[in-house]
Amino acid sequence: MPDSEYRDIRKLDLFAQMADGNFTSLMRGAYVQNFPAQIELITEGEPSDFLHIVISGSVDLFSTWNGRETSMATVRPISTFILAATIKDAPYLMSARTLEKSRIALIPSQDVRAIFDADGNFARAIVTELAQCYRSVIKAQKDLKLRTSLERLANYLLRQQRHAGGGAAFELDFEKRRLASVLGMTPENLSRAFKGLQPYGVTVTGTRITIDSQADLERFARPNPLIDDFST
Amino acid sequence: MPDSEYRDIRKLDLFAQMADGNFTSLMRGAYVQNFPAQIELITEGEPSDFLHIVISGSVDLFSTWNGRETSMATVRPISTFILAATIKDAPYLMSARTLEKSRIALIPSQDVRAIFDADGNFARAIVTELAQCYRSVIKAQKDLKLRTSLERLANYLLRQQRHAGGGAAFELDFEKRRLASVLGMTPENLSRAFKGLQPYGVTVTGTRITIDSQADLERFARPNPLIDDFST
DNA sequence: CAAATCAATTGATATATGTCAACCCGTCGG
DNA sequence: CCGACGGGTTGACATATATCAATTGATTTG
Repeated sequence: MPDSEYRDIRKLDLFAQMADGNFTSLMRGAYVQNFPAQIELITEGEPSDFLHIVISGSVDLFSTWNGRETSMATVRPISTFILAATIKDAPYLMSARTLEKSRIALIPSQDVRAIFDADGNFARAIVTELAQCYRSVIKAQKDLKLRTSLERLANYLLRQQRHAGGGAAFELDFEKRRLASVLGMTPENLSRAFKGLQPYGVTVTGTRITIDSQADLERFARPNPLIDDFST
Repeated sequence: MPDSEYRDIRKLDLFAQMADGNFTSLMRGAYVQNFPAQIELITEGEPSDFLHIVISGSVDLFSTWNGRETSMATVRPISTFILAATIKDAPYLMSARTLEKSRIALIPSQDVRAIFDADGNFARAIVTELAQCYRSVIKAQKDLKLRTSLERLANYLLRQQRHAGGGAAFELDFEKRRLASVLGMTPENLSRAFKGLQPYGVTVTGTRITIDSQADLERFARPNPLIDDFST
């Protein structure tokens, strides 16, 4: 692993405070690999042998049941995924596939659990990380249960806008079919939902979104920090 | 606090492994209180001043947005709730109200965070608890996004049946209007959903459910451990 | 360049779910 | 005992969402 990557991983909240020796020994057992796009990295139900870290590219977490499939989240650099399964030594609840060419670090789960038992700072960092993940999923669930698909899209656009810097125009960061799945609707419906937001000043050209009337859209979307703020 | 309650709390996974002194000092700052039914214990958005433990009774965790309300989970003795908010020192994402007369222990959040910093065993127990909570919510989200309301009800009944001991007949453990909210539908729709399960051998008399044909219902519901097993 | 894909869109239609109003039927308190 | 109340149910209807089929438009591939 190149030194720059090693340092980037070390800087993650999850690893920043742990003892040097422990971090080194975690990394000794790790290996890093490049994957092409659309590769299934893990499959739900399998034992969680590795903690994964996305170094570059992006990864889709999704689930299937009875022939249906839904996208649960997208992981972007630099962050880890399936930490909970690793810690509990339980099967993955979600599958993961690369969305594009991606570089992934794999740390054997048993090493993570061993160091977790030995390093209090690491254990505390894991707590913070898991609490964050938990709260994110709760927010997603509130979004799903309390809002219609049109409201979910409107709020998604506002979040994405803020994430992109706050300007009136910005780019969607993934293809619409997957956005539809993340928002819990069909691609056809997403298409109609975009039209449904035109009266609130939203225009779409390909992947480019323009919010002509911020106030109108917000009045309709009613964003709420207890659902839409990622930071808290 | 009576000795028996003290010992029951000590036996919780969360507290079982921590040092005696730390547990004692946690409990010293705690207080226990009896609440009548339908009391709002906490309100979403407020700072998380206390970690709550349900000693007896039951508590509904719910959320609201834009005049709508949805039930997120039910907490039954003996377990804690809003651990994540306590740890992160962040606002509650959900409100809580007693469903019946309940006895609740309250531990100041700052005490929890202090002991969490000092006691490695406690920190590790919190990790396990949070990982469990996280996985539960992921399962709930898969349930919501991958299944229709009829399928959710069918699988809920199978889970409840197993929880009640596996017999063909069992009781719903809360009122239907709240079950509807938990399952993400209206009470009217739940009523129709019960009728929709009649062809699969489900009969309902008040709160009593009878599954006449286990095989038929399971063939329809297609329960899946990665969604319906609470243990993993 | 032409053919083949594939994501995105659109229209027509079906299904699922929510809403509203009415009603039923227990429980509870006067 | 009566009447009010509240949860549950039912029917009629409206709305939301999914499905299916067809088309467009951009991109890839031989």
